[in-house]
Amino acid sequence: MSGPFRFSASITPPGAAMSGPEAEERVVAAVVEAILGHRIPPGTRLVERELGKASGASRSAIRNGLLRLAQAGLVELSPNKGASIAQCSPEEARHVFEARIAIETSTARTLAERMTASDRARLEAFIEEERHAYEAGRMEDARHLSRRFHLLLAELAGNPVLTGFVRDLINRQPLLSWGSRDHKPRFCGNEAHRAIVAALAAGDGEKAARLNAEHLRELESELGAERGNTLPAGEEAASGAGAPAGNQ
Amino acid sequence: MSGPFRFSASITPPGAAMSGPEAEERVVAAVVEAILGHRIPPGTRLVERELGKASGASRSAIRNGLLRLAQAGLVELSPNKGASIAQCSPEEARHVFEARIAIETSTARTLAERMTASDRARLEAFIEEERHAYEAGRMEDARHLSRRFHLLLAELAGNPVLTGFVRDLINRQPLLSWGSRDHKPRFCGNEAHRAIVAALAAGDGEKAARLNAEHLRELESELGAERGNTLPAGEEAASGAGAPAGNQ
DNA sequence: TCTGTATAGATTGTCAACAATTCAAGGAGA
DNA sequence: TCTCCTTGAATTGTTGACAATCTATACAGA
Repeated sequence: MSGPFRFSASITPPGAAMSGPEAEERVVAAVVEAILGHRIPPGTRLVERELGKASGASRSAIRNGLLRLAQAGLVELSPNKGASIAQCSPEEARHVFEARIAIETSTARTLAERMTASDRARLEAFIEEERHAYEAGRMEDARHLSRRFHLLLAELAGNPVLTGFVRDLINRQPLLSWGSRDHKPRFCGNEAHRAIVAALAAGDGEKAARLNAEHLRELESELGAERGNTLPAGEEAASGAGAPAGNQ
Repeated sequence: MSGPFRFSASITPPGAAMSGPEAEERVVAAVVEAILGHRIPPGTRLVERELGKASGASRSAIRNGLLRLAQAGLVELSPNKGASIAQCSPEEARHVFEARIAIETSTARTLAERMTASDRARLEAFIEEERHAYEAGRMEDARHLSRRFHLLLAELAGNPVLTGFVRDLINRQPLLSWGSRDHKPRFCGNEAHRAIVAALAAGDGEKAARLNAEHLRELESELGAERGNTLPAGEEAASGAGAPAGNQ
């Protein structure tokens, strides 16, 4: 029942057997990319042998990579049973969103205080790029940029510890949307991001933080509402009660 | 010159060769305990062979344990050079404190809203235990409880994601205080904790969050002030040389 | 037909040996 | 005396084989 899917992306330039931390990094990156690209559903088993064939990495490198992924919350390791893509319960999804709001609220405030002209230029250029992707219908790119936007805010705030947390949380995001009806990932609208940048540019960290929190809550409630159709959720549905099944 | 210290705690009940995840867990716990107990200074090399002798764990288990510790920010891994206890620069220390404030502010607010009578009783009992430890001069216990208090707040708030972050940050805390003059770890006063609990019990999450943030900032400034006194000489001072006196 | 059991295959966990790299000491030469 | 090179020990990284565990299939019995 778990998953008819198999992870079998060919990543290696043929004949290249990478070694060491490089191979490990490659395995991690491949799995993360597949998750972000919404190509592996939660529950998919990650067999060491398959990963080895696909990536050309040694078994120990794969093992280390899986360990790192497990600590990032992206895969689950059960003893003697191996690794599989993590399955997020609706409750966990709520926790991830709450954590993002907590941390990004802080980074938004910090960034508003320290923002330089260069930061502002970079953010506005980023928003433009995001808009172009949307308008050109390049949804894959738009999704990527949309995630990258939140990470960029954290990076510019200048706290690597918080940035690391945000990265992990963002990477988990696609796993949450697999519960929705059409299995299509939700992503942020460009307008919301534009408003946040405007608030930051005006030095209003409080407003930027508030907008960002509302933005994330909306994203969560869309997810929750869709999930409400497929799951007989009792208590969890309370948060998404206001927005019935409006999807596209 | 880095470290004359060696990690050689005998942990094993003699003749017990643990296996599997249990051994790995034991290695991790042993290192974490040693850090929390302020028994290993940053920079101490962790040689796999030594860890194996001390813990009775196999080399692969040790390797996995070190990987986990590295991801928690407690040890640094350099390729082909092995593992050593992480050295936190003053800048990193600031980031850790900032991260704690960001996250604990959120958990304090959440907890104030959801707090039950049982939570309140537990917190007050905890504070009492902490006070007893202080008054009895059991400083080791007091330090332990003092850390545990902040973790307990996060746990009671009910978000495992944020709790995990807080745990990692708290575990890193002792590494920050090794730069201070007497190498003695700073720890929270019981009064500050009592005030936080009072605010939480009154349902005033805003106040609790503010008190907690001030509490942490005070801790940080004590650390920073002491570090400013001792660092100007020596090889490590390279990072602190940029800001001779006038930071803060 | 259904249930419980036995067996075979596949997968993970562990270990020991080997290869590669780093670090420190020692010595030759200017 | 100082610098640079060589050499050796110590440590980490990797590989392959073996043991332990789980999963699925086939089968006997009610």
